[in-house]
Amino acid sequence: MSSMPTAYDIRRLPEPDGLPDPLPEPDVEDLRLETVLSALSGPLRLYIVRKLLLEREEFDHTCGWFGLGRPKSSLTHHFRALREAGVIRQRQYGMERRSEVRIDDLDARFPGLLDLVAAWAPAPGETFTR
Amino acid sequence: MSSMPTAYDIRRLPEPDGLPDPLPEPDVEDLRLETVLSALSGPLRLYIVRKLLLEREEFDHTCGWFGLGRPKSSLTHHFRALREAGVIRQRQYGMERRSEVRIDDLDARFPGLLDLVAAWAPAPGETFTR
DNA sequence: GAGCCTGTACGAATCGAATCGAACTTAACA
DNA sequence: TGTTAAGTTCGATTCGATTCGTACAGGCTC
Repeated sequence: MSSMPTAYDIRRLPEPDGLPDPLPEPDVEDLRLETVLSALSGPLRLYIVRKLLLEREEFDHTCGWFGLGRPKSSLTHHFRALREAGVIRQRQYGMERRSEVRIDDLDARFPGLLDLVAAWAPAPGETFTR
Repeated sequence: MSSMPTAYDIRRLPEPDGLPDPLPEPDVEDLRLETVLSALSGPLRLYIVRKLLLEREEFDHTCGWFGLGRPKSSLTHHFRALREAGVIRQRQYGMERRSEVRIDDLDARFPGLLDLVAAWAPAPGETFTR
């Protein structure tokens, strides 16, 4: 593989030990471009994935961390869609559910895609943290 | 700009002279990632764009060339969606309407995206030329 | 002209996605 | 125990995309 640096490489962190198992997700080899593009084709989803990508921290983030100001049931819907498409991985920490982008898997299957997400910017006047 | 070769570069052709004007389309600077991803997020659309990308010829192709076996009104719908998203350019040649991928514009705004489309393959068992 | 071939326009049916409220679960904590 | 907090599940609504039939328009050729 090439070692071209990407915009989000500086945020690639070592996996901490003793993580809870991920929630059910598709295997790398089962990822489909049409499914991933569909999951990403919306400003809110792009916002979520881009923020996850660029503001990574150890143990990742809960839904609430995004401050999206939407009902919890809506967030469940979007995060599940992203997980089932293979874009993010979710783990259960007690009552919290934390998410991370599946960087390695997406880079392997769709090289360059995450760079597009990282470079994305909302349309002028569009807000998400209402 | 870098001069990294892409899978479809060999198909990049000089523009013939005296082309009809393109049908209305968004300017390069108005292309939105979410709109483009949405337009591409379906097997049929990916099939169309990939075929257009890899089997380019001078003066490009009509809808019928794809042999998609769908009603004409459906094809009009999909090609218009791709054009309005900025993925393809369409020109009117007499009664025919020919399409080409906006390679330069898409490469400029979303570098790497067309490589993903070019590398795409339909899911096993999926057919389009029914 | 009659047929045929491009393709559009319009409208209808249908399907799925997005959105959200309400009720529930599980855990932490005072 | 009672409260708060994170998140799920269910069901309803709404909205848009897809799909397609039908009718129509312009140009070709016999």
